[in-house]
Amino acid sequence: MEPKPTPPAGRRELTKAQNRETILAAARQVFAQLGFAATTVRDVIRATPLASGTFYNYFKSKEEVYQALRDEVALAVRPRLRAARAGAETAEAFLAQNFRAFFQFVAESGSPAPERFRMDSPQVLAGFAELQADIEAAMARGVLPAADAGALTAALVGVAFELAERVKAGAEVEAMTAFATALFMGGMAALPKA
Amino acid sequence: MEPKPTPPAGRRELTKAQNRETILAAARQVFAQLGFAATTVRDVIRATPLASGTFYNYFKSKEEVYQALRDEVALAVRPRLRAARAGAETAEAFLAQNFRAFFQFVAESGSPAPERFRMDSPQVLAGFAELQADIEAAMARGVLPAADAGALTAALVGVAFELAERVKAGAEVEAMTAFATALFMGGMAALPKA
Amino acid sequence: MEPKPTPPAGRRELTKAQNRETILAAARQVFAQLGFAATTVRDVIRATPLASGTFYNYFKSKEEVYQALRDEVALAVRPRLRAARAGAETAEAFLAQNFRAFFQFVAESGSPAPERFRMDSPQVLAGFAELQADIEAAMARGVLPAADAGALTAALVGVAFELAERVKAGAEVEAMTAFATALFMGGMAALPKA
Amino acid sequence: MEPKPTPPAGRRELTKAQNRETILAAARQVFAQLGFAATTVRDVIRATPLASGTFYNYFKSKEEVYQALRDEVALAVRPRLRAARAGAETAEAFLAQNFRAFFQFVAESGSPAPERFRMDSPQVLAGFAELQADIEAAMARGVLPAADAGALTAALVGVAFELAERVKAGAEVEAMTAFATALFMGGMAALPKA
DNA sequence: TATGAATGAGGCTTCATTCAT
DNA sequence: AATGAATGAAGCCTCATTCAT
Repeated sequence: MEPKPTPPAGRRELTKAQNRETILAAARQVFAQLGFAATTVRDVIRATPLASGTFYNYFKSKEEVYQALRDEVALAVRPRLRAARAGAETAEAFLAQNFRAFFQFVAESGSPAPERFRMDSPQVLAGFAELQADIEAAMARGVLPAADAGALTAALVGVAFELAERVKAGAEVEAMTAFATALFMGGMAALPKA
Repeated sequence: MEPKPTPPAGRRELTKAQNRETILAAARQVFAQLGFAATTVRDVIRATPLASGTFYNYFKSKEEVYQALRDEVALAVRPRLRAARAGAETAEAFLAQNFRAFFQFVAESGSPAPERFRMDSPQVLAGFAELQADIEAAMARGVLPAADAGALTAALVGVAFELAERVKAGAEVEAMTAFATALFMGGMAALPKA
Repeated sequence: MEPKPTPPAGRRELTKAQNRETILAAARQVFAQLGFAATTVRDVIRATPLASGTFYNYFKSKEEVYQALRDEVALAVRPRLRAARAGAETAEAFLAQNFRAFFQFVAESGSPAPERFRMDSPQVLAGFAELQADIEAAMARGVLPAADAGALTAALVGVAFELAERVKAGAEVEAMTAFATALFMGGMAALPKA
Repeated sequence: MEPKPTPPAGRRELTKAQNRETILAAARQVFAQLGFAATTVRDVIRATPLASGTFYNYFKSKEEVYQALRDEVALAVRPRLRAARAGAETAEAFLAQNFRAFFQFVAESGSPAPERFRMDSPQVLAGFAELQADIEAAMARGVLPAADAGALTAALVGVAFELAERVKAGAEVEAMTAFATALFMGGMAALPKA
């Protein structure tokens, strides 16, 4: 309350809208490094040229930035995945296009892993539900064999996320796409020879 | 854990080892409920008949108990997984026994993964390396087809963790074991019919 | 205070003096409601169509508006009290006119004392000094009996402020004036019968 | 969270119960100087040899210390005033004993004025209600003349508090007692000659 | 001048850890 | 050893004030 003076100000280079991006970028980085729980708002601010108060002009709390990040990601991937699935007429195409789109996204998004995102944001959950619905539709059309759609979705997601780590670590998008697709098409026996 | 009032006169004081166990048990419970960051040492102590200072006679820090807990988990699973793989003479047995052991462990342990397992504890990383080594050995023996062993390990882990979630949510261990095994043996086409 | 939407085109921009008044009016309201410490500059500005920076074109600080407000009050009462005393030829008139003027002011002003008047503003202190001087003069003229003028001033002020609370709470100005005057004229025995 | 080391500790001279008193004493001082609103918990702590966290071992907030202080005062004065009134058989005795007890209390309590206490603590309000009840009883017994008891209480309180300021500033307890008693007994005419 | 985002001191509070007993 | 009060760094956030536009 009532701070006495206020020393000469400093930086004021960034535009308003840019600051939001600055904060999001810093948050992306820090969350990736420390995880959600260990990250403090201060950590985020420190990774920024901004003052602590500025954070609160854009986000009410750590939760809110995190939310924003997750939704940003989900918002960015979902249309791509949707588009990838759209034209798929065969199981192989369905799989390959999904995996490729996801791995490409990951490869583009920069290595500092957006942290194995917790799967509970509304946007993310919606994304999964969407995938599962598409899988069910594909099963109904006969494009995919009938099976436990929930488990299959989970398996796809699990493989996608784990292999994405390898992509981030430098693996080729096409190699991982081929690997994952082959696995789901024909099991281990069908995998590309090492 | 222990009753608050002083135990009946004839009873021996808690031994040191018992106190350590008391703290670990409380920590297991509290960390599972709140996650690492949200848990305070006071929360752990409160779940105990001990005083706050006593905590530090047994653990150097909050990190240390958490560490101990994670390693305890890894320590508990690894032998089971190792045993599961040991006798496997066929690929199918190798997979099924691994998955079954893991899902059973998860089903028994209640909530083994408070915040979706951090994969960075030394013990956990060692567990992965061990799995990958076993896979490579199996490939060499011809039990598993030759392929990118790292990617295969990743895929196995991804599927195992995602389906484990379904087990926690009530799915049958055998059903998930069959599902995962079939997936890796023959791909989607081989999955049990829905 | 002023409507948020831009005023009709034909209307002249608010003049500087009007802005000052706008701010003072808003401050009067907000300080009265929340007290000094609980009031934020933003609260004051929010009660205004102006922007936060504009505040500082008119006042150097939050203190300054508050000061201005207190002095405004003192400035408003003092002439009325002075006038009230001016013509008093008898002790009774002196007292009654002072009390009446003060109680009337309080009754009109709504909540003149947000947090029970801090007695330390220069204007307020000057007001007291002036009252005491007048009392001393009146004693010298024989209008008031010779006594400890400082203590008498204090007693008058104490009674005036406490009864003012009752006026704010709905008591009649005349009743309180009569009560206070009678008390100082003849003590408890002279008070109006209940 | 998780401060890394913790530099060598320091002071640890005071006993537990003493610390509460230490804080209350500091609070008494600081509130008197700055008033309730302007005082921060930090101000109180700084007026103490204790660490910031220690404050919260004793009080949950600024409000709580303030409460404690007010109640402490009210608790200390009320019995004395009650005792003062108890034996009063005449109006003059009733007044003189009340005023004397109050002024003595103020004189003893040390100069750093416990700030013109806001009259809204439960204890303080109860004290007023008690006084008013005694006044009403005295009126009923004929010890005090029948009049507006609420207004009379207010007037007594106003005079008591204002003259208490003079006592704090060095005036004699007996002189102020005589002044106030005379005022209420016979009005200005009855006041001791200057 | 008016605007409103940026700034950062400083308020409040928690909690890992120490240490006198 | 066990205890639990004390410690103080550090988290969170507000808000008076400045300054580029």
